[in-house]
Amino acid sequence: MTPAQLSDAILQAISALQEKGSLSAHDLPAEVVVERPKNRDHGDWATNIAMQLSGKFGLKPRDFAEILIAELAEVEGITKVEIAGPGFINLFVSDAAAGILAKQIVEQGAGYGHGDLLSGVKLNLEFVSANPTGPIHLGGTRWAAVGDSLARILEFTGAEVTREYYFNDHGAQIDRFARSLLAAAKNEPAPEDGYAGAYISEIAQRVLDETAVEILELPDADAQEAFRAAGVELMFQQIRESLHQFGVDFDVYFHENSLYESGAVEKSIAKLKGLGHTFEADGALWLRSTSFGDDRDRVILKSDGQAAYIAGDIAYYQDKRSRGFDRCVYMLGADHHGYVPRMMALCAAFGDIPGDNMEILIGQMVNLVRNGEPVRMSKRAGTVVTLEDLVEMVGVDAARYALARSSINSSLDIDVEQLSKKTNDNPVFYVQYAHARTKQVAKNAASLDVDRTDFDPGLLSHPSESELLAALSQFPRVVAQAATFREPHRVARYLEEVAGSYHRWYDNCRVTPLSEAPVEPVHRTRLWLNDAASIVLSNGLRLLGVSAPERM
RNA sequence: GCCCUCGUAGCUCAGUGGAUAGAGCAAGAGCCUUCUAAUCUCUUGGUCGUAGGUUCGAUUCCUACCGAGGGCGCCA
Repeated sequence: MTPAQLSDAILQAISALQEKGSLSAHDLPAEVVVERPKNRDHGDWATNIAMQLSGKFGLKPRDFAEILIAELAEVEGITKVEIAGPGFINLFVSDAAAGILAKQIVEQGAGYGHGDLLSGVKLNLEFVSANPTGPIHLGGTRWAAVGDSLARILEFTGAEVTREYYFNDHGAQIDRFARSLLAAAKNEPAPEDGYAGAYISEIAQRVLDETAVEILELPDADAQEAFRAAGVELMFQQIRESLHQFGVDFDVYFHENSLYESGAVEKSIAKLKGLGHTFEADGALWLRSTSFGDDRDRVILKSDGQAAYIAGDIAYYQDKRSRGFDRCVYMLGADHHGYVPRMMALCAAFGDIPGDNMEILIGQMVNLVRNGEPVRMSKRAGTVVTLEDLVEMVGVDAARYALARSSINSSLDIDVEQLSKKTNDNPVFYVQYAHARTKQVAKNAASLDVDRTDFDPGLLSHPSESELLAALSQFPRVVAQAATFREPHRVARYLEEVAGSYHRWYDNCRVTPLSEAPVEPVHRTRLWLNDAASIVLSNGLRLLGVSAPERM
């Protein structure tokens, strides 16, 4: 039995007792917390439901539990029920009832863990959205790994997800980028407020090579415009390509500039004006964001007539909503967390619900560490570590895994020395190795005529089999939690547990018999369990965008 | 000054009210004529930043303080 099945059984038992009149009528929760106790003396599974609900029924936890366990003891597959401590109910399940899961997982295959918790939700997930003024740095790489994994998890939970990249190809920073390219092409030093680094020279050279006219002979303003247009396009292609190499492909690459060209910015500003949430002061147009919880009002149109950055966001949000996204999720770096109140304010100004129609995830910084010493990075000096650098050093799998296995609330230290060692310092190998093992075991089984023609779950009686089955049973719940809390790292941590359980099982229980020994039902039954573990590891790694190798 | 995140083993980090707080690495000791030893087994390692509060119960929730990082523009 799985925790989900036990949860259902417990709710049914309470309902039955209510019908009999043994318990009074009250609403019941949709789900009961059923956990795997650390100590096996506390049962295969345990629930705190008596402590949660007893008050509502006017009973003491242990008295409530007393009534409930009599009913639970009758449930098929449950062999023993005990009350412990302040009112825990400890459940013991037969090997056969626990083992049946192996077959269920194999039958569901790539679909095991899929849920419908978010079915019907049309969700826009915007992440990375790095400026096209340079390659993607470490912070953006973290969002690429986490965001793409989150998208996969949300989809696996039933949501319809659009991955979106907002391309800031408008405004002053692009001008700085263009001036930097021009300077590099002329072999002049980078402008004071510009960008430096080898990539600027490379792009400048490529623009020169690929453009028919002699740009440098044009007047400066025209030359700068030529570098802007061509340089942004090259940068865009390069960013797309490195993301693709990283296994991250977006459904929509949205160009900020298009909002200005289409008139969407003017239109959405007019809408805000019509709603009465703007005012003019000091020659500028302001959003009265303080009406919606922001700590100050924000300029939309500057006194020089230029649009402030938020103007694009206003139009962009309206655009997303008009495309039918009820839920717009933004992933921003901690250096932009101050932007959250005004974003929520503009959401509310349009009559939408902050936190519901708009959701903002803030992720902390990534630091590069080498031999325990922080490595200083400067975009200006061109000493940033890029997505491509990281992949070159440690590979896509290790990079994605390392970035996705920590909570985004914690700042992350990436130690290049450690990750490039290719030892077990990186847990991705631990998980991948477990998967490779499952495949090799299956291969050996096939060559020795161990097949899945038998399945007797009662034979899965070794403690390591109980542990492995318990771990496998939690996959759907872990996926659902990862989706609900927007926390992909839960999947990674979970896979490490499964890998550990699998390795320990492998060490204790053989799938193929020793040398001349005959193939017995236990071997064939274990093959189901081996393949079930293989499926969970593979499904989980897929959610992280990490490969599941057949051999290592 | 105000706002956000973090503070858990020597290190990197899990743990959104439950039983004796976990994993990997690091340190030490074992298991390879048997499906992959990148595995497994055992040992060492903790005032969960500090002090209060909420309750049957707090690493978890609340308050204050201390420490670290980040943010507070008619920049983007």
